Amino acid sequence: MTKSKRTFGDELLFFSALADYTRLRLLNLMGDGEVCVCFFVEVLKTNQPKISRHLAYLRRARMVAARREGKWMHYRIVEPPDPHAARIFHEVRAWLKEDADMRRDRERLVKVCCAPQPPIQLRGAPRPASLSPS
Amino acid sequence: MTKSKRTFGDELLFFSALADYTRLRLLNLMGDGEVCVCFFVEVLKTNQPKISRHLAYLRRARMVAARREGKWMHYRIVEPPDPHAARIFHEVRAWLKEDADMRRDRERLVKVCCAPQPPIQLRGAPRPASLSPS
DNA sequence: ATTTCATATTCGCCTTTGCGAATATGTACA
DNA sequence: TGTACATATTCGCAAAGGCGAATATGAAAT
Repeated sequence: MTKSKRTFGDELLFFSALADYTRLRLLNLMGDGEVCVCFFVEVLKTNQPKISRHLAYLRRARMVAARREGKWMHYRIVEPPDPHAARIFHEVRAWLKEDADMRRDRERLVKVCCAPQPPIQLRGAPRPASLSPS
Repeated sequence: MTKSKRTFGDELLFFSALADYTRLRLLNLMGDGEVCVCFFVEVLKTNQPKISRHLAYLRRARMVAARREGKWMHYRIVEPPDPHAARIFHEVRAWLKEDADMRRDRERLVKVCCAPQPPIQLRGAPRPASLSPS
């Protein structure tokens, strides 16, 4: 996104945020509730700074918000205030839900969280909200 | 948009195409039917190669199609085949319709087309479909 | 206080993208 | 044929964006 009319700056930031595969994967994983950064790293099998940078981008675009819990950070999706943006955002997330690769990511999230022996890096990490015992 | 999984390549191209102010303005002007390139140049008050480059980008993203009429080229919006993309696309265009700057662009298009003495560059240029005498 | 662990930011490097300027293509008409 | 006009493409540059590596921050525990 280069410089552009002030009026549409937010909208351009919105679309730019959606124009990256890693960020779409992150949004997809947050689809059912907030998720801890450490799970993103585990599921996307990539390095942690990369995840953090993309989360920062999504935060700038006001698509996600963060909550701290001790040393852990949880990220969750935030509804855009603009009704048009909100409808588009919903549709994008519905699109993600249907994609095969995205579904695999969500399955990997469940598997990683609920495994009897989670990876060493994740012992004691707070579970995503959607997978917590209710 | 950098390189990314083949599967979501089209989707990323789709969002990237929307992440530019000039391209949104072009889509907006095509909202009511096909428009000749020369009118884009006139309404957006910018140089012609810039318009052509952005139209090429939109064509690559399969958001618009072109039709030749003599030396003139008309561009029109094309519905994305994917239903999710189609719904998002509709919503984006509805968004544009409400924006004040975008509305001004459309008014300028009408004014330029229907002026009793159109700018010299536009004498004899084919009118946009939506403004043709029916 | 120091260490440890989770996360965030910074730093080069490289690729992509947008731009104006120049040039190429393609059509119509003399 | 050649000329004129509309549009498309190419070129070189500057800015933006993504990456891995290194480093910084911030909370908890010893």
